[in-house]
Amino acid sequence: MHTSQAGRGGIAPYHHGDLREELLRVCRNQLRTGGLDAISLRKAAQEIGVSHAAPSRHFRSKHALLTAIAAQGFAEAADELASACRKDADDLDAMCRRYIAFGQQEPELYALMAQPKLVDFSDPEIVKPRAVCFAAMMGAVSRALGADAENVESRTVALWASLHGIVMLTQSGVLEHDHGDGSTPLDPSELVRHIRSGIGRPPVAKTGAGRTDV
Amino acid sequence: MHTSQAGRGGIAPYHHGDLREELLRVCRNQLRTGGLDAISLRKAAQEIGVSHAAPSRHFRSKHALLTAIAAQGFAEAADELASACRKDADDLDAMCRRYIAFGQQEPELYALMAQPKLVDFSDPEIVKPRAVCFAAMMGAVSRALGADAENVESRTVALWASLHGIVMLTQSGVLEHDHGDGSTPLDPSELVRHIRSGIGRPPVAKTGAGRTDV
DNA sequence: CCATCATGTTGTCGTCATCAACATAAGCGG
DNA sequence: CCGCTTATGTTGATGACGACAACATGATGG
Repeated sequence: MHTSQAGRGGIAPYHHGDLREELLRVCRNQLRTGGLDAISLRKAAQEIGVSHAAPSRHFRSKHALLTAIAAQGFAEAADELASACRKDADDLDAMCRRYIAFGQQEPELYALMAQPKLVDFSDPEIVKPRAVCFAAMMGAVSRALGADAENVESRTVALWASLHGIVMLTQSGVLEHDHGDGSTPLDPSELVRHIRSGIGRPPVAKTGAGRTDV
Repeated sequence: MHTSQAGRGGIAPYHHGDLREELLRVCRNQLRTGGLDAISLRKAAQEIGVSHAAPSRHFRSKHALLTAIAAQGFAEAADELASACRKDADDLDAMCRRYIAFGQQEPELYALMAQPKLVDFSDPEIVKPRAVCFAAMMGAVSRALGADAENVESRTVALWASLHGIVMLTQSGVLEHDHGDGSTPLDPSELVRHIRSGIGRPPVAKTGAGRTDV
């Protein structure tokens, strides 16, 4: 019956092959296409071809599965930022662009990764890549500020919060609507410029007009 | 026709009195105490003492009820910001503090207000107070920057995004954990200072060291 | 006084996550 | 080769939920 499923590339340990990974794959697809509400353990099981209770052997609860998906996301984000860090070692802007791009390329995943109620942030699989992300950002901020920088950590958190807000606000459709005297739709990179000018500028520098990079 | 739509006006129309408002009250309490998952039309109906299907007469769906709750939240936020605007007409910092305080005093409500999937942002009851909020923030930014300010709108959006990010990050517990070399827990107001120094600083001013207010 | 419509009730349906009891198969030590 | 243990999967049931349909009730207004 389920011997046909053994055709997958992996080691195929037991009945299905690797139901855990298959579940992650299918449910992440559900998340991508239909949003959080579209994630259903039963539907995933049906789609894979196992019984509705099979997933419980690999994820104690839906919460655990969401945590695992979020962990994937954090791992990928860490790779992205580390990669941006390697390519443009001195360009904080590149880092910011990467972060925002990551948030926008899979909005539902990013939103999940920000919900403490749905995800267990104390899970080591989340803590680790998360720390990598923060370290990458802090490194970029540190380099942008120079060696004698102060408040690097709090400035990094401030930048992080700002980028996070931009991604979330973009998802809300706020940036595409008019606000009172609204005119042209706003570009995230313009927002980054404003924020960067407050956070990623060396404490002592040629800040002649206060908006050097506008 | 009837004085039905005057139900908002509170004339106690039919059987219950004003089931609509009662539902809003009870469900908002559910939100406050137990989070989004705790909002249940059935439980609310039971608590109020009506049948499980009664709410459907006042809210076409759960989505509609969440939208109404979010609308309440936006209305209150608009009041808060407008009030802060009146008291400290020139203090952008006061506005920022108010915004963050609002987000923190009822975190679950604030989170709901930021979820496009759960709330219909095109509802007039949301559009109106939202515009008031943005106008208040833009006014504060404009005054802080001075008359000859440029990019006031985009700077306001950037500030908004940053504040939003701070609130959300705080909820995630990020600010209470260590990040790598973590030391003392971070204070939101410190983050605001960093951000303000980039957004709410006059283009031409006494920016001697780039971090005048640190 | 009666028709109408807003409101509330009862019953039902389909979906979901979770749990318990049972079944199967793989590995492992005799 | 045999029996034990454990990992994995199945079946069935439970309770909660949102949504819907059919029906009941009561206020309103002509």
